[in-house]
Amino acid sequence: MDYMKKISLMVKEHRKAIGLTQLELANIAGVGKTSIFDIEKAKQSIRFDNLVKVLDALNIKIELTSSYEGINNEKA
Amino acid sequence: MDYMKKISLMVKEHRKAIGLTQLELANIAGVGKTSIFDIEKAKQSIRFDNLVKVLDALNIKIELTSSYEGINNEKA
DNA sequence: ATATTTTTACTGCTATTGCGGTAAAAATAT
DNA sequence: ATATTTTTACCGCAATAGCAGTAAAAATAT
Repeated sequence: MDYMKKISLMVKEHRKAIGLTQLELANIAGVGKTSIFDIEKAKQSIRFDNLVKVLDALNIKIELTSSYEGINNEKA
Repeated sequence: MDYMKKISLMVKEHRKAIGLTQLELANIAGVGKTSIFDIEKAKQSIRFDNLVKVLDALNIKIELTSSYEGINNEKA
């Protein structure tokens, strides 16, 4: 239920698996070091675009699923 | 690649499917009406917690997938 | 057509995020 | 053990997100 908790764990694991420090990841993703720290600390109110930058840098994809099957889940 | 575009479409569709106005959804989700408008306009820099509130209200789930299989994708 | 509802857009305003810099705490080395 | 690296945590400061209120534009009704 707490997405940031999940994200926090994934980011931390992936970052370490690749062998990057928080500062290095920040530079690669193009965000400030504080953002990496906040994400790994599961801060809820982070900005979405910064989060996406970091996830992109780590090759983590976001998927959305609607419980009641909507019209478009897949790309056209 | 542009997550907010996808999210924008899904939110708009689900909201209308349920039969809510932007203002009604805002009140249900517990955010300002401007946030609904911004999301449906695919604004990138929205706050993550507000986005989650809206997705929750619409029963849309977020899933994270790591391309190179990491250690934890599933709940423990 | 006109009337009503909804969406889009803008305007102050406040609150907070994101930033680099710095420094202490913690972890990892030698 | 001490030295080095990394993480955590704080500090101003600038930039901006979020909010309600308002109004015009667009859509939907009658």
